[in-house]
Amino acid sequence: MARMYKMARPAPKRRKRSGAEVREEGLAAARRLLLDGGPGAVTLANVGEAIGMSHANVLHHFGSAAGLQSALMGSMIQDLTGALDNVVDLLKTDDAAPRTIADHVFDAFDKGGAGPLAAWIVLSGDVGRLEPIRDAVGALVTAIVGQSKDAAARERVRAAVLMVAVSAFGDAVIGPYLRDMLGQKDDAMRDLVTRFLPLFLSPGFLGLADD
Amino acid sequence: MARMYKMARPAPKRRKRSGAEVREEGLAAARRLLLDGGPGAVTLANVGEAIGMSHANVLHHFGSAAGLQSALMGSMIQDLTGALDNVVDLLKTDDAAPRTIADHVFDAFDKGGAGPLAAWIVLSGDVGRLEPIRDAVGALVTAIVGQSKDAAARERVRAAVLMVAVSAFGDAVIGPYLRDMLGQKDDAMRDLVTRFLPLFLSPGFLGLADD
DNA sequence: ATCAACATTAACATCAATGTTTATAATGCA
DNA sequence: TGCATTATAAACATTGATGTTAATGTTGAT
Repeated sequence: MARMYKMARPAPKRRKRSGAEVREEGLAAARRLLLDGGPGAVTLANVGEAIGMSHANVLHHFGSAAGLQSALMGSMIQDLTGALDNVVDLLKTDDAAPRTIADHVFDAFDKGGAGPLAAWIVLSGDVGRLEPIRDAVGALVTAIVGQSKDAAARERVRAAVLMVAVSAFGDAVIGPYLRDMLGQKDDAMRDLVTRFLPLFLSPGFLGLADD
Repeated sequence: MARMYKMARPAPKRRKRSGAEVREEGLAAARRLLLDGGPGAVTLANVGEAIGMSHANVLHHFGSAAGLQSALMGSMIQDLTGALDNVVDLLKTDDAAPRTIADHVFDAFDKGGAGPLAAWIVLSGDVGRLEPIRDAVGALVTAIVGQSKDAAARERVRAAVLMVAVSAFGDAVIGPYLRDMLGQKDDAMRDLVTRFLPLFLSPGFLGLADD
């Protein structure tokens, strides 16, 4: 059967954005949708409505719905690894205070909803997306301990990075609720991590002999 | 128009389960589906196929798709609070070793995928579901410190519970990936928490004066 | 100014998930 | 055994998300 298309339209005054602009605005809208309404809220139509265009156009710029989600994951991982790289820079210039280190890592998982976004990636089963984080945490370990130190020191630093990262992630996702239940301040976990970090400096902390 | 229904069938030998049985099997299947395939995999048809019945029948027993998801969340929260209550019992009888406490809380978030399930609840925005946990952690605090202790001791215990819970949750969700990236053992976080727990016993730990 | 490239949309098609209706099979109980 | 209850499934309807096609508007380069 023949399709019916509009033959004339009365000057819709639609504004035209570059592809890069649309992708940028679309990803920002998608991120907000995910954080506000959960994974199910990230649809082509919702993103389109949020940035004022048709769902077909969103589809045009992202290729597919999976492409949109993939781009969202990529953008979040990029932000997270970038934030961790900032910690590396911080440590390269001079010795940062434990609280400063904790704040930077916690902020990395807090800003832009990186924590919930990472949880979404894990739940989706698309854990291959997490690979770039491997390089970031590796760089973090190297920045702290360097290549010159002994094996026991490296091991302590790896354990410290694990503790800070797991704590920052957990705090970003369920921290607000648990802290409320326990009557704890917003930065309670940051405080605790700050107090624990110096312990990793002592050679005997993990029961490993120093060289 | 008149609908066409089968007039005769050749003895399908379908077995009949009780409503409670179906709900139990359905929830188990739904949980496995969520952990294996993410939130999108929890559908009436998938659950039905997993336990060998039609999607219409699953719908019949759970009322609606939302009812199925709600029941899944409830079942998970029940498991989690039950596990935390076990820790309370453990502490009531005699003083448990830090490692034992850590193991029980970490197991609570590990067993049955409680960690990812909790993350799913948070992502869904259905955080009201987490309320039963409030009572469980409250009971945990009371079991440790009792009503007789001073305010500073209570505060330290609340901070300790926050640390253990956040660590156990984060470890259950992204721990496997972070530990792999950092070459850490499976129980690395449990080890760390075990080492940190005794610190909360010292009166000056959080900078709070003892009574 | 013309034209090519591309951003944009309406209309349509498709598919998957949910929900409804109707009929049938199995079970428990009187 | 007979009957009410309930589990079960087929067929159908509906809705929402995704994807396709054809046409038009807008922009930048030559």
